[in-house]
Amino acid sequence: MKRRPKTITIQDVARKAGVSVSTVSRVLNWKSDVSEETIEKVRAIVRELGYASSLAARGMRSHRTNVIGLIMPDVASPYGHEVMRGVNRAIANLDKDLLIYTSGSWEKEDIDYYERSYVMLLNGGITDGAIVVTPTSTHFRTHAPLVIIDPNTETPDFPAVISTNREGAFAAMNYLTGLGHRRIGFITGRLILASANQRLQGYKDGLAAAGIPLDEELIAIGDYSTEVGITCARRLLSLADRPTAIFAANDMSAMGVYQAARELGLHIPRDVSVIGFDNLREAVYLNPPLTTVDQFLEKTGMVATEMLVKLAAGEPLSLENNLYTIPTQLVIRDSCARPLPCAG
Amino acid sequence: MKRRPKTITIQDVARKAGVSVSTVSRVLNWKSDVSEETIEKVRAIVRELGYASSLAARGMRSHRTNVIGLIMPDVASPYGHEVMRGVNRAIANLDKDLLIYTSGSWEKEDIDYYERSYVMLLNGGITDGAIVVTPTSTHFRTHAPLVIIDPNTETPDFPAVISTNREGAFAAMNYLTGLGHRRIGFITGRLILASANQRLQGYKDGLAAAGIPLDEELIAIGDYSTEVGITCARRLLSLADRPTAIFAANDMSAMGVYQAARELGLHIPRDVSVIGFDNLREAVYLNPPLTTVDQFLEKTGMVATEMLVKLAAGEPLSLENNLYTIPTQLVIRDSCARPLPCAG
DNA sequence: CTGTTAGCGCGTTCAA
DNA sequence: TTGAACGCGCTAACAG
Repeated sequence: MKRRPKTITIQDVARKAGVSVSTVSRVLNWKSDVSEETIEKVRAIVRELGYASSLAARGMRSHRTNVIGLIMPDVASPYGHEVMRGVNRAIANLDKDLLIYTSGSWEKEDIDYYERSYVMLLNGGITDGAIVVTPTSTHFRTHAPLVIIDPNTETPDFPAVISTNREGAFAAMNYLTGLGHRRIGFITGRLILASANQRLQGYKDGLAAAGIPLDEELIAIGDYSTEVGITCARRLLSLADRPTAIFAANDMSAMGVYQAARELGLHIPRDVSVIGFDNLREAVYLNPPLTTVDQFLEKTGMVATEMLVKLAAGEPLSLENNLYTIPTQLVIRDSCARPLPCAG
Repeated sequence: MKRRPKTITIQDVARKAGVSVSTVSRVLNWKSDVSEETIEKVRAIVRELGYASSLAARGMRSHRTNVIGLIMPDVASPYGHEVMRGVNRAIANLDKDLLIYTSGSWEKEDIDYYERSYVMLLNGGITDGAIVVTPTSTHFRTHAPLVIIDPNTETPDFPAVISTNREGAFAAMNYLTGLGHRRIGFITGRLILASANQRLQGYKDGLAAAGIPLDEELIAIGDYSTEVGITCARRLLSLADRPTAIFAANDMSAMGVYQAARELGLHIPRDVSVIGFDNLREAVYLNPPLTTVDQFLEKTGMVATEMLVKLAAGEPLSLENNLYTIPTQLVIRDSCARPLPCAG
């Protein structure tokens, strides 16, 4: 069973080169006080053996690995992908690598999933710091640099990047009411998350600003997924007094609305207007192209990375309240129209 | 500067619980020979302190972490995302976590980028094994389980998952020639990769099967990116004797053809037929929806994960030639038509 | 049942 | 310029 080539350690290199381990270590770390001759010899052996120092052992000692950590609930969602794109892009220009940690599903997280994962990565210093995406808790305990994307509190313990969720939702509502809509359905996000609540607040504020009374029946509890979005939309669109527009808390849910509308033979935007939130890559391809609130996720990832790199380099950030805010922006496409005069 | 709460180690827990480190370790690893009372006490402290064992140290000792490694050239490409989706999905059902390692760009890879990265992860056992995506080299030296996706050789040293690249390209060509096309342009992939060469071969074989002589002018050297795809398509579509169809080695390049065609005022599929390879999520959204060869990337990721998990559990795989083949399949949508009678 | 001891593979002193 | 000794946080073997 153990017949395969055994893991190669720095010792193997040292032995084969006829020097001590510390000499090899110095060669690898570009220390200056080694003879040319030895350097050559060692490098040759290193190449020959295909040796590379273990991240684990190296990080544990030197407390510096040039690796950035990214901790995500899952790595399959379009949301996550956008953030990853940004981080990836930032990292690509740097002399650093990226390590993404995930359990593959936010359903698997118990309360302190994040606590555990970030600690596992950072303790012993596998990474020089980490970006944590949409943590439910914010009570991290570490000395290593940490940047949070979309934290669940307005006063996070660590530097964080946030979007203007409430304002973005408010802008979407203004657009809808400006178009003449008065019965507007809302599909919420995962209400454990602050972002979901802020968007809900934006919805309510938008209603209030237009003098429209809140009708609880028009609020459907979603979870940011397309599947539940479909269910929510079905209910909303089957109401006796059907809404003339639906505001989905994210684009994935909005795609659910598209699906439900198709099932019910409803045309978008003629029979029902739809507006989303996120501006995923897919939004522009939908039929009709989706009007939505852009929250610049890719930029969010880039900014978070830059912040983390600064932090890891020991530079200060000087942010107010630890918060870097990325303003949202309404992107108008073809999924909204004035309500039919006969309706309502 | 060092005022933040210091990293919490198993020692802190032991001290506060009034027991030894090894006792804590046993509690954490569910060893049976600990008294109920001690277990309670230790667990309480662990929660209170928010302690989690460091992946680095743990892996180094126990050589088992329940973490799967995934090594990718970059994490931003749709190709990579599809694979990740598959791996993520497989992992979500398992009691394992996922660690993705990337340098953010395949341009940054020197020859042995992969050698280094896999060793760094595996040595010292941060992960229990790894999936390596499109490595240019296949000479890995490790005792840990490894599964390769799209290896660069037909006889890899490790279990690998591959697609029928040549056959898929051949099918695409048959479709095109069956439609009556005789001048068919081809945009290659990154020719360092085996997949790119196999698809090129499929193109040539398809030409031969239809009795069409090969015209080197109709082959443009791409690199799987949209940007270069645009450049290639511009040249192809500006030819005096313009091709009536273009076969792009992947969907990203095909999107470049869409762009170039638009620039030149050419209509797809009336003026030029386009066919891709991959069947990315985006393909169906394009206008017109892209006819392409599906290579089931998500499934590829899932299969690779399942193979790796088996390997890590010590079970044999019994694959012929170490190869698991996923057959490609032509997906016909609306981007191809018969060539205009006047053309050619 | 629990504590003590010995490393895992590496980087970092400090003498030589 | 080099090498031996030590420590990182943790687990496994062996005592008690």
